[in-house]
Order: sequence, then C-alpha cells, then structure tokens
Amino acid sequence: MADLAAASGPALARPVRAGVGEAAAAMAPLLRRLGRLAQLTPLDVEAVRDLAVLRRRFRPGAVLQTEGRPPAAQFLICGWASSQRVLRDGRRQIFDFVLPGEGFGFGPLAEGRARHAVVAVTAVETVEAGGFLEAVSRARPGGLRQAIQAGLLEEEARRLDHMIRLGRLTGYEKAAHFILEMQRRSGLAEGRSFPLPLTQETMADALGLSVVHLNRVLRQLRAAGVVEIRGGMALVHDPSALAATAVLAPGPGEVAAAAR
Amino acid sequence: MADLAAASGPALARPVRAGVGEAAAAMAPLLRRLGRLAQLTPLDVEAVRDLAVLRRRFRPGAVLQTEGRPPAAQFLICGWASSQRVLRDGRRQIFDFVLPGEGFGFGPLAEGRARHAVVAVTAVETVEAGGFLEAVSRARPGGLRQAIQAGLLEEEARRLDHMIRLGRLTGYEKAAHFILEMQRRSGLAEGRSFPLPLTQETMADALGLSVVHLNRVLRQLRAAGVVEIRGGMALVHDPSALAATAVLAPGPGEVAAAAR
DNA sequence: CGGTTATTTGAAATACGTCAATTCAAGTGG
DNA sequence: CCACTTGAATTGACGTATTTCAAATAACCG
Repeated sequence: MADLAAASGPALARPVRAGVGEAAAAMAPLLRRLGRLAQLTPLDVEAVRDLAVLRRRFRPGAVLQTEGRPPAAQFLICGWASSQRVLRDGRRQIFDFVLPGEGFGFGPLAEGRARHAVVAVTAVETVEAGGFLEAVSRARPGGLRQAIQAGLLEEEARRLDHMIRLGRLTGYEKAAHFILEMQRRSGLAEGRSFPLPLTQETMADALGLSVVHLNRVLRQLRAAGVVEIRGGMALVHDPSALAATAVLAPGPGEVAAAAR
Repeated sequence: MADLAAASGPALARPVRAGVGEAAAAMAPLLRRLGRLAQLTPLDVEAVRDLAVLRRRFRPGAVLQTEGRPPAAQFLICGWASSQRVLRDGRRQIFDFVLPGEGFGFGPLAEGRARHAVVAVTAVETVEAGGFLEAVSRARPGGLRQAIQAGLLEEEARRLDHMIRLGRLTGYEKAAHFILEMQRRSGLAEGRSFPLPLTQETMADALGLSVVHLNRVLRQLRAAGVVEIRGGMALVHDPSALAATAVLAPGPGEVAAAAR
C-alpha cells in the first residue's frame, strides 16, 4: 500500500510550458482516441491540435486533480494517471486509470467538488480542455462532444467491471481480468504485447490486493504460461486462457454469440 | 450467493395498472426526495403528481431493467431494488440499491444498452419517467432537471464509496460502512432506527462477502453494541462507534472541520 | 400446521495479509 | 568502470480473514 503522504512532497505539480514546434505530433494519441470514439470534422481536428500550446508536464506522483476541489477538464497526452482516494490510515483505492488520449474532469459530475484525486503514475503531459470544449461543442454539437460522451460511457462501463472485479473475483482472476481490460484499452488487442507501466504496488491498490499477494498471483499467471509482465510491458502468451480466467463480461462482438 | 437463474422464472415482470384515486399520496416519497435535491416549482410538483397514473407494481425478483437493453427512465415509488450483474457461474455483484423516491435509467449513460440489470428486492412500485422528463425539463430547465442531475451526482459519489468498501475495507468495516450509508440515505439519520429490508444474502452480494461471513460480522457488530439488524430494521445503538468503524469519507458538514 | 426461505452455528480448508529478508534493476557519483 | 544507493520485484514463514460445506434452528407464509 502506498504511503502517499510521504510522496506528495517532492512530487508537487510543476507545470512546464512546452514549445509550439512539435505541437501537432504530440496530439496524435488524443486524436487517435477521439477519432475512434466519434467521427471528427477537419475543424474538430484543427481545434484539438491547437490545444497543444497548453501542454503541461508533470512528474510521477504529481497531483493533477485534488479531491474536494472543483475539477478542470483535461486530456492526458502521454503517460498514465490514476483516479483514486486515500483513506486516513493510508489505505488507497484506485478507481480507474487515465491512459494517453483519455480525459478526466469531464461530464456532469464535473460540477461541484471532485470526489476523487487524479495523480500522475508515470511522467505525464496534459492539456487543459475546459473553455475550449465549451466553445467547440456549442458551435457544432457533433464530433467532439459525441466523442467525449462516448468516453464517459466507456468509463462508466469500466467502473462496473471494476466493482465486479473488486467484489466477486479471486486474486488470480482479478489480475487476469485487469490485464485483459488493459489490453483491450491499449488498442493493441491484436498483438501479443502492450505497454503496462505500472508498479505492482499500483496495480495492487487498484485490485484491492496486497503487493505481496499480487506478486504471487502474477507469478502463477506467468508459470501457467498465460501472461507475463516485464519491463513495463505485458506479454500475453495465451490469449484464450487469459480471457477464460478473466471472468470478464463478453467483449463487444461476443455479445451476439452469447445471446443464442 | 444468489442463484438468480432459478429465481427468474416465477418472478417475471408483471405490471399492474393502479387506480387513480390515491394517486397524489403515493407520490409523496418521490416528491420528498426531489424536493431535497432541488427547489421545485408548483408546476413541477403538479407534473410529478401526474405521474401516479403510470404506476406499475412488481413482486420481489422482478426485472425492472434488463442488462444489454436500452434502459427506460423510471422512478421507484415504494420498495427497494438493486442494480446488479450476475456472472455466468452464478456469482452476483450488486452495484447499488434504488430506494423509494430514487430513479434509475437516467443520465447520459442511458443511451445505448444498460450495463447493469435492475431487479426488485422487495415488492415495488415504479413510474415511467421517460418522455415526461424530456418535456418538463425542456420547457423549464430548472427544478426537476436539477434534481435529477443532483441525484446522478449522489449516485456517482456512492459508487466511489462502494469501490473503496469493496477493495479496501475488512468485512467488519464493510458492514458498518454499508449500514451507515443506508442510514444517511434513509433520511432518518437523526433517529436510532431505519428500515433496511434486505436479506443477508442480498447484503453479502453487495459487499462482496459470503452470506456466512456477513452473518458473523453482523453478530460481532451486534455483540459490540454498535448496531443490530432485526425484522427489516436497523437499530443503531452507538452512532459514533458506527461512524468510527465505517472508515467512511467524512459526511457533508464534517468536511469543513477536517480541512483545518 | 407444513413447507419454504432466511438466519445462525461449527468445523475445516483456503485465500489473503503481514513481517522480514533477499534479490534484482537502474541510476549516480566517484 | 566500479562501489554505492535507491526503489521495485521476489520469496519464506506465519497469522488472520474469509470461504466452503454441512447442519441446525428460527422466521415466514399460505
């Protein structure tokens, strides 16, 4: 379990304005994801590209959104962040991760005070998207607005899966379930490997396990030839075994088959 | 753990149109709750009262909303329901409960297919609120729309609490945490007792525990003189001990004090 | 009252957490 | 290039939490 009180000192948010040169390229992950969620017009793409000027850089442990404060809509350009809460006695629960191209602080829940903190897990770059989004979506209700909406829907679905994972899966199943979700999310579900830059402590706090137990469960998955995590990458050796172990609700496409 | 496959047979949704006579009185719980969430105009109140004609009755176990189908916005007039999902092997996770006066199937998530089923836990009465809501909120953006929004925010907050409960609390803490949440939700937080019409099996499926273990944990809470559940009522003997055991995020009002 | 469902309890097995130590990997400064 | 540090991954031993199985009440309902 992470002692976050100790970590918050050296890792305070330290924004750094980036140059404008490599702006367009940096926004690629965001455009890719938004494009998958909805059809974007050339104007939408332009607007997103312009966000690059607002890039800010943070180091691991930096607090991107404080619990109890009104949240500001942001996109994550690169790196991973966690949405989490820490109890008084130090226990931590991670609710969700924010991957490159994903956003946080959006949605109707954005009004009032944030119910969860968002913390950089790796080095991270963000762009503010508050006022921008309002302007764009008001001008043209399609594209971007729809993409954000779709993103919120996915987040909602993930949270339900996460609750099942936390409440009704064993440690072994939790790990498999989590890795499978991350594979699907990475957009590299076809390949055998994808980036998973999380420490075991972080994963443990997401899965509601102790670090030691997670470690053992991962060893079992490795020994069974199912999946292996090494050097920030997950290597899926046996996709079907992974899917079978992760009692996951059938993915999109498998739904129709299961109905029969 | 509930074997819901077996239960679904005799408990199919069986709507029954209710008379119009006692209409106004029946909507009291709904009006009370909506009124707490936002300021309602006399016109709003009128509109809600008119919903009474659409009342439908269900028996315990009836499916109010099917997973995978497009949801229909509804209010629960009386009785309790659970929002849940059941795994292929019978394991069940309850995400949330719907109490009298609360709604489900609202929000942006309502588009597309429902990610969770809603099932009557007790005998239940509902009213459809789909088209009605659209009409009212479009005509006047205040009151009702605001109340629904506030309800969604509360639901969101509850889910985060639920995740912490599932992932990071012990069985003993889970039970206390849950009972405290239900007390606050009942609107009877001042009194020492409030209705809690759930079987231990249902609570266990919400808390991610086995029925047997929940039973033991409840016995401990009873023996410690903290709280007792009997005959569908929860009796809080020692409120401060209950709050201390439930590692719950401080309630509204305690927040300011904790900030100092 | 009889049949069903919920609660309760005991005993045994397992999953999981904690404590403590060791190994491993990646810097960092000499 | 080599100590030397630091943080993460790994392992063993042990204690506790939780589940499972099985059975015995107890409460409910027609």
